[in-house]
Formats: sequence, C-alpha cells, structure tokens
Amino acid sequence: MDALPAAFYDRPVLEVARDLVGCELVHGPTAGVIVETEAYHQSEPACHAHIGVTARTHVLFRAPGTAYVYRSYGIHALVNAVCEPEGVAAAVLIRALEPVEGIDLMRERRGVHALDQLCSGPGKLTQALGIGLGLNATDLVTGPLRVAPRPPGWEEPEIVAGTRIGITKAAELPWRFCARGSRSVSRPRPPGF
DNA sequence: CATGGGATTGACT
DNA sequence: GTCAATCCCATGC
Repeated sequence: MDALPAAFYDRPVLEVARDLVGCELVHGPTAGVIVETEAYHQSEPACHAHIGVTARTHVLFRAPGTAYVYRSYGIHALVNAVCEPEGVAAAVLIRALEPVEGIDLMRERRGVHALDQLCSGPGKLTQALGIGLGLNATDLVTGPLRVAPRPPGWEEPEIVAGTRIGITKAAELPWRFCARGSRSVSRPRPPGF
C-alpha cells in the first residue's frame, strides 16, 4: 500500500476534496474507500481556522498531508486532511467510507452489524477505524493513518456535489462531494444522488 | 474564571 | 421531529 504523496494535498482544497472520493483511508488492520468529503477553507467562516492561529487551529496551517483530528460535540472524533501550501489553512473532512478491510473489527467497535452503517458518518468512521485525537497532527503520508489511491477493482466514482452538513455559517456553499449511489453516504443525501 | 457553542449520533416521541 | 450526552476552546467579564 503506497500512500498518496504530499503533493496531492498541495492543491486547491476543492480539487483535493473531489479527488479524495474513491481513495482509501487506512488505519492498522482497518480500511475503507472514501465516498463522502467536505472542503473547508480559512476564507469562509465555517472553517475553524477562520479566526486565525490558535492552540486548536494551528494544525490547519501546517504542511499539506497533515491529519487534523478534533473532538466534535464533546463526543466524536472527526478526521480531516490538511491541504494547500503551509501557512494556508484548508482541510478536507472525511465524512463517510465504504468498509473494505477489518470489517469484523469495525463491527465490534461500532456495536453494529449492517455494513452500510459502519462508516456512514464522520463520527462513525473514526470509531470504526479506531481513529482518536492522538492522531491529530500526524502525517498522512508516512504516519499510522494514511490515504492510499483508489484500490484495484473499484470503479472511478461519479461525484455529486451538495451543501455541507451540520454547519450554521456559510451553509450555502456546495462544498460537499459524494460518490453517487454509495449506500454508505450519510444523510441527508444531496439532490441527484 | 464562567459561559456557550459546535464540521454528531442515537434514542425516543 | 426532538433532544441529551459531553468536552475543547474561544470569548468576555
């Protein structure tokens, strides 16, 4: 398994968000194909880094290919891939996967059996893959958590764009990207799905 | 130092 | 559809 190079992330965040759909997220014995992403950029207020560099947000300004993992609603860990050149805060939130490897372990961690429900949400997939806050600021190219190219045998996904989920600011931007027809995409599904 | 909101989920009505 | 759980951290006094 070869990880995507850092140069993959050193591009406009909207391009990276679209291209990450179909790639594989790997952590230890568990892995899944990314079927849903969202883009965030410092220029818009939904991005944590919109306010600037803080103890929480400084990771978003780091080199492309860095993992940004943070706690949401006090409960869930959400995982992002930092993009664009160092000093520019932008990231792609990984929102859903189709399970590929370590499925029994995912079922054990999730306490759920149905394949479609193992990784069909940003908090669900981190639980299924065992991704915790300790992985914040690790390197997605060489670290324990990696992103690999689309696995052999997987068709190139057809991308459907929609608005981002669960935010209150800049909610109208169509910066959510889904693999059309995937049963692991979270709800609500975008128009045209 | 106290307060309040958030890129969510699952259980319940 | 509604709501609680639960914690990091930004903001304001």
